[in-house]
Amino acid sequence: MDHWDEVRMFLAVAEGGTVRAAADALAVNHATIIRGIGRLEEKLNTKLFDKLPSGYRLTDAGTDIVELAGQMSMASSQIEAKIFGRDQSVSGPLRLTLPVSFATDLLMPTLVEFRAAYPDIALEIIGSLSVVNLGNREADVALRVVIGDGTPPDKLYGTRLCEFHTGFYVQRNLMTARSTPAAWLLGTNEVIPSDWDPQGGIRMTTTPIRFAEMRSQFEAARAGMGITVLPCFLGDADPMLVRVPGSPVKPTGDIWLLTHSDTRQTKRVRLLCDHIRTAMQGFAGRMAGRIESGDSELL
Amino acid sequence: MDHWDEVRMFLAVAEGGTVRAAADALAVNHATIIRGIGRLEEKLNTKLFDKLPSGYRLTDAGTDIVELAGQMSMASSQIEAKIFGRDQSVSGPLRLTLPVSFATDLLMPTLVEFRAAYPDIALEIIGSLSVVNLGNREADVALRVVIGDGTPPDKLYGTRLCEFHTGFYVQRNLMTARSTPAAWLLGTNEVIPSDWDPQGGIRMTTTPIRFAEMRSQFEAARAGMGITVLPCFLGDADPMLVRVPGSPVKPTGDIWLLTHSDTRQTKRVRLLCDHIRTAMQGFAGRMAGRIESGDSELL
DNA sequence: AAGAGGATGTGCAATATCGCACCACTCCAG
DNA sequence: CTGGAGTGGTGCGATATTGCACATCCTCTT
Repeated sequence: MDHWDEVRMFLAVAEGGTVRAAADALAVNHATIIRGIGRLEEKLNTKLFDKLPSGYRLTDAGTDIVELAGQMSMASSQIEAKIFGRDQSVSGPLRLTLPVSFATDLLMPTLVEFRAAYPDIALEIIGSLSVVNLGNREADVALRVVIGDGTPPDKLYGTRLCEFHTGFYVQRNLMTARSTPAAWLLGTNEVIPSDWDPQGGIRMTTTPIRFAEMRSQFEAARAGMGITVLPCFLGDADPMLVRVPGSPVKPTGDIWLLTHSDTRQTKRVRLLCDHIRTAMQGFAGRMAGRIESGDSELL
Repeated sequence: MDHWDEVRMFLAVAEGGTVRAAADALAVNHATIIRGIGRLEEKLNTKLFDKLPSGYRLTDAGTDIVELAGQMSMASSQIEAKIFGRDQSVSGPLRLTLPVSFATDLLMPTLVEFRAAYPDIALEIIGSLSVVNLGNREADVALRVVIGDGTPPDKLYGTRLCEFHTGFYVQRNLMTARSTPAAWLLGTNEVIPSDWDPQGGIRMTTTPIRFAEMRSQFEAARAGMGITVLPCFLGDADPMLVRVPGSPVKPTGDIWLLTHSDTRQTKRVRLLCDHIRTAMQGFAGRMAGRIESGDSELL
């Protein structure tokens, strides 16, 4: 090993003048300093200090290298400062992953706000459903819908923000006509809901229509193609859509805010989490499918 | 303690790309590197490397501090150099780096002489072509072939010793037979010389043969495998080889003797440089490919 | 002169570090 | 698909480092 730690001891003694002062400065025992200096002198094969009764005094050789040792110390300090600065600065990269619909239809104003408040943070938004991103360190913060009461995976810290409800939605005009046949609009792997049958004039076709993307499914519902299951915050907010009368509003999970244990203490991450948490508190009613006062148009 | 040694490990891994390379470079066990990096990451509370199956790759944070770690390493090297430079005794370590062929086939008697004259100097001979060794203080004196008129890099002092010529060589018997097909014998990255075609009965095969090491290339030429470019001092000295008739002898650079500014004034370094310089003066003719009087056997 | 205080050294036990041998995994060629 | 060569990771005994307590020496004060 190359005795860099001993150089640090050397510098401490050179600056403090005595072994004890150096030991105090480095928060170690003074014996450690004595032996460290001994190892360094042996390795360099050179006396670095005159050991006087009043303390250690630099020899010529020691004087020659004290400035270089200072350069090492300077660089070391800058390393710590740089790492600390990375954590605490409100600039630099910050990756957020969340379901696409949350980004486009719910949190976009919130994110715009955040961007305006901290313009030096390079926010990167990754639309995805998989939790892997966090474990992979592909993202720093993740907003996820957790079914059941799942404990966050290893190394991840999570905060439960609010409930998440879904409902059955259909185009408003289709509802008033009361006679048009409608199709089930499903995602790729979804099955036709078996716990509820539409009534009140809606006649379902036997063949469902499947979509590879959530967005096209949503637009198909707005265009009057049929009935689909949507997050309440999406369906209730769209004037083209109404809940199917008699259909249930079901809790289908909770919204969690997940962070990686390594980065959750950095300022950037905390700022973003606080921002999202505050915003989501305001959205809790919409997320749970509760109709706000004044929005009585729906039922 | 402040983990300066761990910074050294970090730098070694950053430069080597893998834990094992770093372990080899620092001459420690690879487990030590893994734990050292672990301690450093824990101390800085930041991931410095992505641990991929193919090796360690720097994270953003790691990239931020690799240059500062380099500054520490630089300062550490200069400390060693400064201390070494104070040592005026004719004993102790002294490292010389030069191309392998120069050591084995030209300067070995000179070095034996030097060793006999100063038996207390622990001479270490490092066969290498890279100039980095000096700046890193992996060596104290370097003998190098400099293409063009390169000024020595920062902090290095250089003396131009003599010219350096190369020629085309082939086995003597192959030449007298005048009918045997021969191959181009090339180093790993060399290309077939386009400025000269062998004539006079030598028929070249289309497929060159490549060698990873200079030595095997040389021996292949001696065994009659084909034609190769060699330093004149090598080719002319070997009775098995002759220059290909009609082939040019080209100047391909100059021989420089390089020393580090901090150590060039020490007695050991000056003694070795003087010794080598004197010897190379006697070799100037051979280096330039000039045939000494009495050696008229060749042309 | 004697003692207090501050300095450098040192024996010994606790602790941390290291090296060896081994494991698991990935990649790639045969 | 299998074996070898590369990678990182880990348990355990050996080794080195550290911290504590104590010893020694010098100086200055009382």
